[in-house]
Amino acid sequence: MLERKTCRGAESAAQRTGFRVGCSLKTCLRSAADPARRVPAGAHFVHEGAQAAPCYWLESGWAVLFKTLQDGRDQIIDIHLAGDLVQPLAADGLTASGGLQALTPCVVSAIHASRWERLRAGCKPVRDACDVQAAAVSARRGERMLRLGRGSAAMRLAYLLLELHLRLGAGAAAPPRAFHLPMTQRQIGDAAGLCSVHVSRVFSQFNRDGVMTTRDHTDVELRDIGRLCAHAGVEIAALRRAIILPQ
Amino acid sequence: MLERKTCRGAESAAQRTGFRVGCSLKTCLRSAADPARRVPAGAHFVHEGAQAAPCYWLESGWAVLFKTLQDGRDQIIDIHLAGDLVQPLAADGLTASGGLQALTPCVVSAIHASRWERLRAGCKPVRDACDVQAAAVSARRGERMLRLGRGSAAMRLAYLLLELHLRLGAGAAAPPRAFHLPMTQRQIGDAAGLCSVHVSRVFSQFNRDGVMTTRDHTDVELRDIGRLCAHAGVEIAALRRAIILPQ
DNA sequence: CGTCGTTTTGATCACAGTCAAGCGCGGTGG
DNA sequence: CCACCGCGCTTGACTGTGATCAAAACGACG
Repeated sequence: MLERKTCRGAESAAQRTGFRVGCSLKTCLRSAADPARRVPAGAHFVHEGAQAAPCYWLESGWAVLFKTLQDGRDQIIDIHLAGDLVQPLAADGLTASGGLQALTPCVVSAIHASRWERLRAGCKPVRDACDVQAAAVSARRGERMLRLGRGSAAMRLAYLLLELHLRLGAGAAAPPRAFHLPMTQRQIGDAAGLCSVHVSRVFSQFNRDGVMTTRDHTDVELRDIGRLCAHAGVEIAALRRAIILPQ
Repeated sequence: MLERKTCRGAESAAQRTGFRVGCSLKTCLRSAADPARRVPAGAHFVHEGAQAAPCYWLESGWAVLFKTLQDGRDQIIDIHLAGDLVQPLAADGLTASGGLQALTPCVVSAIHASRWERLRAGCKPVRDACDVQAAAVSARRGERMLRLGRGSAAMRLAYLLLELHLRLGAGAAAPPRAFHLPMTQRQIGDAAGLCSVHVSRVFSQFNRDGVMTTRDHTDVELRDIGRLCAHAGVEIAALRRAIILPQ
């Protein structure tokens, strides 16, 4: 059938380009979304409490969803990678419950309410793809919440590295042991609930122990996944099933 | 129209019974769900990592979604009240990313995959109701994450009290300043990322300061909402908009 | 009446935050 | 070309919040 054909085409395109959105979702999104917007690294493109769209499609780049305390300190709620759908709306259905900031140059498309509704109304595969992404978001935020509430600094950081390791390898056969981490230690601290000084200390310790190495402050290599898992309190196969989309 | 009529009926029923699921959702759920199951207080009715349904409808009672660290310590990810839809599935679409435990006797109905799909496929109001609940879940977990990562013990606990205060008053004109809190201090600590000893200390301090009073260890009265908000770092009207369903 | 779980309180300790100083690097302007 | 500046990282010293350990009071329940 025609739809089936579109589906296959999109699937292989997704694999080539590293998108993790399944099946025909990518082509559907392209037709439903506003024209893609190019966002420079560091730019805030959605503001906490301000009006926002129900869904943003992050075509390429890294972005963070974060919230700010009254005294100005930030907490990164989630890190979003290329291909992710970001749904920032609060319960009022109008305003964003957090801000969105680009970590790298990004290509972002907003999907407004009526189109977002129609997109999912029409097509079960799209609805399923959205559901499974929402489940992944919820599961990984839960893992991070567990460690924010109960984990040590080393556990929080080891988990962060492992989560990104797995997510970056989502499409591939094996996740990349070395990758570019486009965050300052201050931002890493904002994600892990730590001050930047302590991030530096724990990373130094990881380096000394041969668990990881950092180069140029933004490239990390995980040298001992096993010990990293021990620090993170993670069984890696189980974590993969929990937070990585099937296939 | 007939559907409109059903809708209105369900709406007033929802208001009478304190359900916060909008419009015709309740009647739709009753037809889609498995027979309601009665769960005693303290029982674990979904287990982390085990197979689970995509959605549980908590008809009455309180339940928590929690995750456990390898050393056995728990973190409560979310507290669910009567009328909530709980979606515990991880990204694999099969297993639960956390356990579900009843805090009070509960009435729970599982909604299995095919029915959950059909329920939303057919009816836009239902889809909208699910969306807005999902947004509320996401927003309040974000608020809690912010405070787990960045807040003091007093901030975490003050926020927890305020969140429940607002959620319990969702349907009513004014939220209840006094309510029954069916959790031990250990469980409160599990929600706030604190040990039970420290929960006791902070609550004692709140009592001495006249911010709140506790009776029988499970009834709380918020005596000074303003100072509680100051502790929590919250502007209460904004928080209400962010985490409480409209109307 | 004894047992178990919960709360309270005190004493001590450790992890992580804060403050501060120094270093390396890249960009900018004299 | 070099000097300067700003930003991010590193390291040290000190501090404080909250965890841990321990003991006692209390209440629910068999």
